[in-house]
Amino acid sequence: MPENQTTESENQTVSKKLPELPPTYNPKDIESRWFSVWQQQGYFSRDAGGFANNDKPPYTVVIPPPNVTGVLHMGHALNNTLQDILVRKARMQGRPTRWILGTDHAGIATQNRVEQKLAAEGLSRFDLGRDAFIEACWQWREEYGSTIIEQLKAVGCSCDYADERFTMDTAYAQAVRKVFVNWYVNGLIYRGNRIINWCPRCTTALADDEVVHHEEAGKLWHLRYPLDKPVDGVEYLVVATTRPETMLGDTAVAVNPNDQRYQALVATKAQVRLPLTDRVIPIIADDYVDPAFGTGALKVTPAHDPNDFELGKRHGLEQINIFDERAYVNAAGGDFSGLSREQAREAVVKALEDQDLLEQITEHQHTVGHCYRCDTTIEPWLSEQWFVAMQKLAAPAIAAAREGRLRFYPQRWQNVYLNWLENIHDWCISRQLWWGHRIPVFYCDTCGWSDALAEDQTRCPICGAQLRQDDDVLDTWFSSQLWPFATYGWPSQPDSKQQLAAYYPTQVLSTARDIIFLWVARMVISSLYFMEGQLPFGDVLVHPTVLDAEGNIMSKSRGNGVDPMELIDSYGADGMRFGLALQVTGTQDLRFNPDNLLKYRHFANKIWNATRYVLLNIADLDLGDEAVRPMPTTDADRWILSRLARLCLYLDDEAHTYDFGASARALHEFFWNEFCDWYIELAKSQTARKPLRASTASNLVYVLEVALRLLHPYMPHLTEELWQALPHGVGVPHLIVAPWPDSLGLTRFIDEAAEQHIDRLRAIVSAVRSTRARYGISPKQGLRVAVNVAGGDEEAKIKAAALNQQADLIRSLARLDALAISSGLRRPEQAALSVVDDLEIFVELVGIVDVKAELARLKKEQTKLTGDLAQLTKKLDNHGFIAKADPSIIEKTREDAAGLTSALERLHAQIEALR
RNA sequence: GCGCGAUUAGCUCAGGGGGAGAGCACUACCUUGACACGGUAGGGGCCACUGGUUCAAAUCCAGUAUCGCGCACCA
Repeated sequence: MPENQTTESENQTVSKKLPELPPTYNPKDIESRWFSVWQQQGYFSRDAGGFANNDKPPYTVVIPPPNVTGVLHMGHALNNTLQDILVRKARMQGRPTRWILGTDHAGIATQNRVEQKLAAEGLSRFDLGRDAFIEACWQWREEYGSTIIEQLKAVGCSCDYADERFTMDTAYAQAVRKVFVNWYVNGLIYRGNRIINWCPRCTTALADDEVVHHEEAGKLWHLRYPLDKPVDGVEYLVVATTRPETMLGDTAVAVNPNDQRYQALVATKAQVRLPLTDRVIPIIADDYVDPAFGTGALKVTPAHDPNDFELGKRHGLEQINIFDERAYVNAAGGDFSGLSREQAREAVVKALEDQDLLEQITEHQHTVGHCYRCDTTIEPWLSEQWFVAMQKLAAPAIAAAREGRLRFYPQRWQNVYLNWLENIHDWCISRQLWWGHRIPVFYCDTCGWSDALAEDQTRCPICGAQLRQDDDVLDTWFSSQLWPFATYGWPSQPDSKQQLAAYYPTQVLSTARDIIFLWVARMVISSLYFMEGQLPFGDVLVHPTVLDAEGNIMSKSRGNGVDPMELIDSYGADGMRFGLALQVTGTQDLRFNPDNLLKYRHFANKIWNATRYVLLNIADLDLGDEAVRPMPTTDADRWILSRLARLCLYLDDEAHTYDFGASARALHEFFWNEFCDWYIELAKSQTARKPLRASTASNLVYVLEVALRLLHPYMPHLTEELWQALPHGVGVPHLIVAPWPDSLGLTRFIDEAAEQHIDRLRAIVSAVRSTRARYGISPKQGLRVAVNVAGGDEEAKIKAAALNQQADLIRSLARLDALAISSGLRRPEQAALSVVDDLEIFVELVGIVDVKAELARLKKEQTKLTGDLAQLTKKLDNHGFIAKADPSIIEKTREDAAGLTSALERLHAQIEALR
């Protein structure tokens, strides 16, 4: 019989009320079911199905819009888990919550995908033409664009699915256009002929931060450039280059003006006959050249290197572009035209070698730029592009962080943000793609008029001729930067003003660190500009990077990625969520081993079974919702309520808002090690006694119910399922909108005395169990135990009395036939001994006590405690310590020393008695 | 080159000026009426190294080493 099937008879023996709770938790049975219910009930929308309290401040988060081409990876899984934890907690706190969902049109990525699809049919985008190609992109989005949205649902993310946005929506496009025109009119957007990063595979320009640099083992070719006329008998000079093929576009050789080796050449205005061409080029002097590098002579290619470009401008050099848009040599390359970059390199080197112009080749380690979308080597390329002048725009974004209005968690990322903004370059925003927001600049080829237009126009306002729109589209990030306000329909939608008034700014932005520049900084910049100086969010949460088990970045090329959907399949979304959140700390990246998630599935199972136990326990009690309340009757009750109160206070401490790991650990610790390991076990003993039956059951349900609420943001499905089965007096139909526990109200349960009493109880029980293990005594065999509270004075009597209150519990947990607790008790004949502070715990073991072994153990214990005490005594004898240490520390040290002294006295006496 | 992290038990990692912690793994015992996806009891660490500050340093500071990550690049 499959193990997940439960027979009728088993059901009846478990509980009539709860036939649906099998002994083992199976996430698949519940996760999709609860997600559908929440969605149908409208809890994900901003008014949470009417459960939100509109007097409370709204809690809004915008999702970093995943690419429409995207599939969920571990970074998404982590980031969206964290956002969901924040959003769910806010929703339970009664705040109107809204987690704005949407996808990014992802210019290059989508265009690549559609082109691949066309290629499979033997077509290129040029076969279709621009309009048909864009139509194909929209179709592609229809067909595949919701994959990642469906995956977010599987994670349990409580986004507003009914109100999804897309960065190419009509309304969104109007925002993009307004921003472009505004910045254009104000001189912040301009056109220029510059060296930009060109991807010859995507055939488009890229921004500086869309280029990824890899370290590569390259070569340095030393080339001989013959002088036009020998100078002082010197016939050539040697330049060193990593890119010999670009020599076809050289227009000068540069040396440092102070370089003794070349002063004669500079002074005589010597010239170089550029090999493989018929050109004669000058030798120029410029401070930029580092005499120590290579030969100290630099070949200058203004059209193919940004530094050479600047150099060329300073010296009025010609710019010769030798590559076409696919980085094949063009007509300017003479005999080499038609070759690819790689072929050209080989051919040029060969040709130079044939002419004995190749002096040597050396190994050279250097970094090479690659396209962040397709990893093709970037070609620095001279072309006409659009730019945003960033410096002025960046100033307010810098100030916002400096003045503490924009805060980063962990804080050190602020430096990364500021560093970028303070060294900002102008932003190349034009892309030679078809899929995207087309640049709204129109040209009249007849009279030369041009302008950026808010509305399309077909006729020139000056001469009436046909207008032509710019062919380029905007960088995807140009539209994504508007996400925090364009998602509200700004500026064109009728209700956008009210929407912004109600929900802007958002509360927190959670993101990966690799888009702090690409996205976060630009959102801050554009929002400050267009939202009247109001930041888009005050908190930026930068989550750790998910690495593989060996500590490598997960990537397609490495093939070491882990699919979150498979994790959900194996461990449940809740297990994955809890495991990811628990590993989030401020400093470390997250070295992720999927196997480690098993323990969180086990934790979910523990929660499941604790609930089963509680339900079993109350099955015959007919406990109504109103009866579920805290009833601090015994020390055990007071203890667990006190611990619960402390947990709530910890979780609500604003200083820990983004400490997901610490909060998850606190929840885990409380639930497993305090509630399950001790309170449930104590409760088993209490419920055996009639007078405590009802109050204990009520406490069990109460504590469990509050714990489920606290756990809900982390493990939403499981907790909802279990909460439904529990009685509760909350007055809402679903846990997702149940009120967040009132930590301040719970502080009245904090009870130091009860915590001390139960700590002593635990110490005694553990000591007896330890003795059992030592002597190999079966847990079933009852034992006789005597506990002596040392001292014999009034204080000892009071302590003994308090402990006697726990006698039943101790008997039950330690499986004792007899227990005596008193001050002034003597060691019974033939008893094993444990000493805990001022307690002597005697376990009677008639006939089996191994006196030698006991003596040895006690002596070992004595040695350890003596060492510990010596440390404390040394401290207390130190005048500096007494004079300067915090009084509470001194007090504690004295108490500890007294405890150790007392324990040592006990040990000493017992050792003497055993001899 | 500049910057930022990390270095704690076999592994993965918390913690953080005042007697070294968790989970996993390991050892022994236990199928006890919630759970073997469990329980109980154990073993296991000069908290990378060297200095400094301090009454007190695994914790703060400086330096060193190793690993990782950014940014900027010299062709």
